[in-house]
Amino acid sequence: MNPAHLETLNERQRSAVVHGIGSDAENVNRPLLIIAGAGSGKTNTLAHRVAHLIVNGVDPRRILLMTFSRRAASEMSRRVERICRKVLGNDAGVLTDALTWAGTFHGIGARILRDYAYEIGLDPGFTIHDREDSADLMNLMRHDLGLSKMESRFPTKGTCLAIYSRTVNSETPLGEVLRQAYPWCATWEKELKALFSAYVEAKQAQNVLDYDDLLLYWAQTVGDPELAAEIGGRFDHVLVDEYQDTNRLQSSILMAMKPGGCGLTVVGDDAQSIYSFRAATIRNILDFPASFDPPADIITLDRNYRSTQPILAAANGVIDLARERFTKNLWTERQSEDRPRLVTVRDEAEQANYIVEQILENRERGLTLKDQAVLFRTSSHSGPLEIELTRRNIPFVKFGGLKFLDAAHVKDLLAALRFAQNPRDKVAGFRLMQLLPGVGPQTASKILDAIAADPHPLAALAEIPPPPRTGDDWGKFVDMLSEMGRGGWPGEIEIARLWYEPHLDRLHDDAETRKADLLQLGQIASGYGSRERFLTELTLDPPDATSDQAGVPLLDEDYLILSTIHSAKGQEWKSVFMLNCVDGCIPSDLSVGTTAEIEEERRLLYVAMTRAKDSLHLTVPQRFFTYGQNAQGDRHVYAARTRFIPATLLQFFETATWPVAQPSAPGTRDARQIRLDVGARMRGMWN
DNA sequence: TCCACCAACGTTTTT
DNA sequence: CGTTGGTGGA
Repeated sequence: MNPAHLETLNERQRSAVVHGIGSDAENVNRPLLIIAGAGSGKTNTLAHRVAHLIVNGVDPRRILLMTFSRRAASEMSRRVERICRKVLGNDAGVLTDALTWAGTFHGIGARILRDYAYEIGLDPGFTIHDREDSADLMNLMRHDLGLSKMESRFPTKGTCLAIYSRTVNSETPLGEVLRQAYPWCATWEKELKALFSAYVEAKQAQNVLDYDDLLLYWAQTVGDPELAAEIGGRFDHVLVDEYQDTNRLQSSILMAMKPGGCGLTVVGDDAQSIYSFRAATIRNILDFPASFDPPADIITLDRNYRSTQPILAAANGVIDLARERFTKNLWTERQSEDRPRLVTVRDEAEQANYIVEQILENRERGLTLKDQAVLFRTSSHSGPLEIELTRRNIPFVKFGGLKFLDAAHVKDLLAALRFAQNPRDKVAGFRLMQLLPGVGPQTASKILDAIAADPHPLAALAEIPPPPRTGDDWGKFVDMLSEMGRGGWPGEIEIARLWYEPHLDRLHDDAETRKADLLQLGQIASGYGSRERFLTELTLDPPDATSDQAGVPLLDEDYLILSTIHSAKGQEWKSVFMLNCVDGCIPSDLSVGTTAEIEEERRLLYVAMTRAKDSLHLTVPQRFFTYGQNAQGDRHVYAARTRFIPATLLQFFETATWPVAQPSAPGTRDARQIRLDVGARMRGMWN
């Protein structure tokens, strides 16, 4: 007999939900691996499992739920609450509100580190660097060590950070990382080691952590058996979603917190592993069962509820060609006559036209824009489409690519907040001070070093004689910082903004649009309880789009989704369009070096295709215009259909060419070509 | 410090 | 190609 709240689940899902809970006494708290294929109801199953724990009396404050993104975490919490309400009535809200340990690995790490800061000798007021801040700091160290002017070129700041990050996240020695992933940098091993050592010292001196530190410090903390027992002991159940996209460091943390796997559940799908560039390894999911004695139980969900059978057949066809497979093919009962379409178009402009027409046609048939999405491998692929959508007044929201926080003016204002929070944060201070006229790298660096040595850096700053040629800007700067301390939250944002605006006017031509962004930032900020929380949350969960791209639609409006495949993970739409299905785009030119890279690109296409419920269109532009020519230029290259859909798979698609060929009279050239350049004739009249 | 100039480089996905 | 970074002069 099944409890009512589990009736909507299939048998496999239900066994995953109840495993080791309540009446399932023989398996109580045994580690569990759920292999959940695309569209198999994974989120729903996990949410039911959490709800089932709560319904069976587990204290929600003692459940740790880790997801891949913040969005996934809040979606999960919502569903848990809905399920609990069904069983417990409206009182359930109190319980599910107590499910406070739901978030990303990094977010949870930040919280635990603040809790245990004193125990591990960390100042709990630490600020968090995002990737660009980290790269900037790396760059400062690079200069300090004189690596920026070697005779042969030293890797750039971004590359250095990537190497550092991979070394840390994969728990692999530097030499090996260099040989495997960065062979062209292998000659610099000694210098890199020195650089990383300086980088780590700088972070500590400045009381900042980068993304990797959130995991690394956490891993180090639970490396101590006593602290591990204490932290692990705070949770009766630990559940991890998207386990195929975790790295070694993350699995170390889990294993240290729950050494016997007691109360540990992980969910994932090796066919959807697409984050190896972040050092994720599918070994984690594959080796999970055998990490325990007796091994963890495995439950596989392979019934797909999302896509129609023809879509699934095509997607299975793609993933069948993978070199290594661990999971079985998905199956469905959703019949349909319509195979996915593989459409050849002339170029990217035609591709945009085709998609816009299809989208509008779909809308005539009753689909909303929100039911549809356009996916692509790389953020820039959607450029021509965005132009066409804007021209035709179709609202859209783009996920992936440039972030709100990357805009210079947003970073400037945040630097002010961060510097006030942590005056030893040199990246923030460096950026901030150079906004003042008359202050460059030299002056800024000297002042920052001087005040960092003082126990009260901000007080020390006020004592420093104003640098020459700063005029009254120096005084205003110092005043702003001390006023911020008194301004309270969120009032101090206003103080920082008023201070910043004159500089904004001086430095940027388009100051007005930028000011609108800053107002918006103020709005966002006022939703957080404190400066520290705001800065932390913003770094760990940056908002997606900037407002200066005309028309971020209001939330109640209907809009189309544009998204990179990576950002589309876990989502689904009735109708999905996949752009640029050609070699060079997917697989990306940059990822054809090793078989492993190519295999990951194949999985990316698989992930994209399995997002579609009812209709799927893959478009293949035949030629791409190359950059570096004027508008009339005709330099282009021809592209081939992606290697992941070889001829043997064409049977799964309805192939088409668009626009449908005109009945061509002999001698007629392509209608779109310019037949007569009138302008040139006019000019010619005067030659 | 700041600006103008030139040269070389790499070019994706994200917490 | 555009960007970044380094250089040299005011």
